[in-house]
Amino acid sequence: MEIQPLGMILGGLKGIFPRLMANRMSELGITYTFDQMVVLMIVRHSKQKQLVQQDIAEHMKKDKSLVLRIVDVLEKDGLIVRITDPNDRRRNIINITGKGVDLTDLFYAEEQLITKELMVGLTDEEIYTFYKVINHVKTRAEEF
Amino acid sequence: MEIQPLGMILGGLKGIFPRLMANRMSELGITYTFDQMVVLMIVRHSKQKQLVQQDIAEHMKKDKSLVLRIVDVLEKDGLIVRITDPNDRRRNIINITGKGVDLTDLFYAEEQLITKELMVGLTDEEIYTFYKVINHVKTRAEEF
DNA sequence: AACAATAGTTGACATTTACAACTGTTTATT
DNA sequence: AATAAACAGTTGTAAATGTCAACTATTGTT
Repeated sequence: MEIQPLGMILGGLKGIFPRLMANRMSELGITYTFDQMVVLMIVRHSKQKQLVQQDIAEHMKKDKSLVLRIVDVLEKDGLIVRITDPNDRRRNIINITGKGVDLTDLFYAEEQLITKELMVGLTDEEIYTFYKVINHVKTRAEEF
Repeated sequence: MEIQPLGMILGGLKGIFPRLMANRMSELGITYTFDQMVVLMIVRHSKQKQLVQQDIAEHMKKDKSLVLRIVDVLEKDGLIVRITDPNDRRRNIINITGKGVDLTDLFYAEEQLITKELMVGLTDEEIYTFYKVINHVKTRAEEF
């Protein structure tokens, strides 16, 4: 069976979710970009005791200068705090604030809602396979 | 079964493919961005007899001013031509050139290669279900 | 003829992409 | 101990993207 190129397929898909989320969030008066929320979610759910900007950049596979700018905005708005690591003053440890927790709770709830609506009509097995393929593709991509 | 929010999942995936393609293309001395190639592919494979910028913007769900800027670059580089519609001078009909065809052939070949490599280890049925879910999600998103 | 709608263009601003070059700090090497 | 290398973060920059408003030229409707 011929495989359709992923680029064109994902290209068609990639803007959909952030746009739906942006529409929903702006209705709630929240204007953070998708990547800003992604950073906040990473900080919120990180299992690392001491998450630093470099970790976030690696996680997102984005340039550290972009992560810095995003972290700057989130800190300015009181969603996270940056603390110099006493054991290594090169590093800034990033923690989420109560305000940040509230925002990520809201974002996550909206995200789940939209996801459920998009998935209506699919079986559990189809959804399971979908996520399996995505994880597989990610893993393969990291081996390149 | 609990559904993971698509945003975080796709957020992790979305940059992967364009980045792999960009790496591959730059090795070949080609520096067009992913979206520029997407526009070229749309022009190439469009079944419409007279494709205009507005059609491309709708297809990509992007602002027409962005499409204009991309079309400007592709035209400047001789990959497409823009012809005023004799029946409606508001419209510019966009056609691909021979040079554009060559580039899209190359892009498509590389895209298929990378897709195949990413899909190694998955069954035909898993891949089929993956595309089915993606098309389903796109269709649902358009109904919002 | 007047008005509404469409296609495209231009401008503006914020964000992202992607890289280089820099500073300060820590670790490794000599 | 002194120096070099590596690391984390910062700053700057140019190009591209995202997004919107306002505009011009043209076509469609009333």
